[in-house]
Amino acid sequence: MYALADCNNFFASCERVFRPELNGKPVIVLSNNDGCAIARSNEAKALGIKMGDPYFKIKPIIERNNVAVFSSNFALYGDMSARVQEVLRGFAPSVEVYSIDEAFLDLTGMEADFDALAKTISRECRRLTAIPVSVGISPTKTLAKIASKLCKKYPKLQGGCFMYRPQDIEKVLRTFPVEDVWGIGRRSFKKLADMGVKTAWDYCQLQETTVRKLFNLPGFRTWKELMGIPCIEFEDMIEPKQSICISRSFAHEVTTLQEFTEQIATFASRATAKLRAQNTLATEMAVFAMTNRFKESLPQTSGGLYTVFPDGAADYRTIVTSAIKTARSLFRPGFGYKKAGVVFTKIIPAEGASASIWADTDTMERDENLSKVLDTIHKSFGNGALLWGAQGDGQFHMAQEHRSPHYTTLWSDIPKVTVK
DNA sequence: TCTGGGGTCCTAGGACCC
DNA sequence: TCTGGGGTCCTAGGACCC
Repeated sequence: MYALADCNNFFASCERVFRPELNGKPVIVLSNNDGCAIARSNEAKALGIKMGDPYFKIKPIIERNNVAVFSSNFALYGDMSARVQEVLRGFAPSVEVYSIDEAFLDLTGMEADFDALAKTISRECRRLTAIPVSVGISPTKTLAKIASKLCKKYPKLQGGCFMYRPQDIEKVLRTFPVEDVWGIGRRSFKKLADMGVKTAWDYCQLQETTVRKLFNLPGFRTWKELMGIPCIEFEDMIEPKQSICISRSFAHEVTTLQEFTEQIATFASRATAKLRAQNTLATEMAVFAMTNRFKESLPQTSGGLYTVFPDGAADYRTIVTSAIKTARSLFRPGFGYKKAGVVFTKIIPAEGASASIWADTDTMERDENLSKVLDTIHKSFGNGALLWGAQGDGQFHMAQEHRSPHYTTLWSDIPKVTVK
């Protein structure tokens, strides 16, 4: 038996925790650079604001309905997420954090009134973090996801739904839209629509050979999971990332080599911090950039260049220097770059890695020591405390006009309470 | 004016091996 | 004229997730 705990409208809910006067009112959170709507309160959804709608297109709706608008504040969301996870860990020995706002709980072997348990987990998350959470419990992860979605649809479930008996599951699947099933994306939905498959139940009625042929292994797993046969593994071990990417859209188009390399150096430095945090080395790095594809009248370019570190690298000096060098080769004058990034694609464990006989071990040791010092300073004083000169101001040049304070992670932003 | 960011897994096909 | 059989590894691209 698995539980899925899913935070409702998570980013919008985080903002409301510290702005309770916004409860019951429409709230949206924008993507980085204030580009699109990426979270919406129920009231905002009811106004017809869709996931991914460009901000400038929905501005009339926002102004007419007095929608509260926030730039994304990931320091806040990450911290609130950790609080919810802590509450969840109190209910199950093993928890798989699936995303910033969702976690699976392994309830295998547990004997409990699962319907009551689901409601209790939801209530405790709300009580201890002020975040509304929908908890679905069922024999497979895919069904647990569906159960949690039912909570959002039916308030009378009080945030918890246990779905177990075959006749109950069938009843739900018969009306559950197939495109809302976990693992069925836009492409598959199109194919299914052409075949007349509308509900999750219709999907279950397809022949095994048809499913395997048209939707391959992932679609086949979903098919079995819907029928109550678990085949998506529970993964509570945190594995090191196989790729690490830092990329951003810019507030304005970047046209100078100076600003371009400064931004790339900043991406590279942040990516290196992530690489080091999981104790891994990068053997390949890509630097990529593109112009604004929506401005068709302007000259367009898009592409990237690779750098190889044969022995693997994880020190700031090597990586930032290489990134800048690569950025200089990539940059073409006359173009306005709108987005760029740095990606490590081939990551290996630092443990047991050995340098080639040609390596300059003295320099490597010095670079590694310097990197350790940087890590320590960043940990105590924040990411921007000490920068490479090549990073310029060390900031991402994004638009963030509506960002809320870092209520829970910065001393100066902690809410003050005045008692009269 | 203004359109996000960061991941994983699977598959087919090419390159290569003996 | 006729040109094997069996395997692995790697990569790009597709599809999906939040």
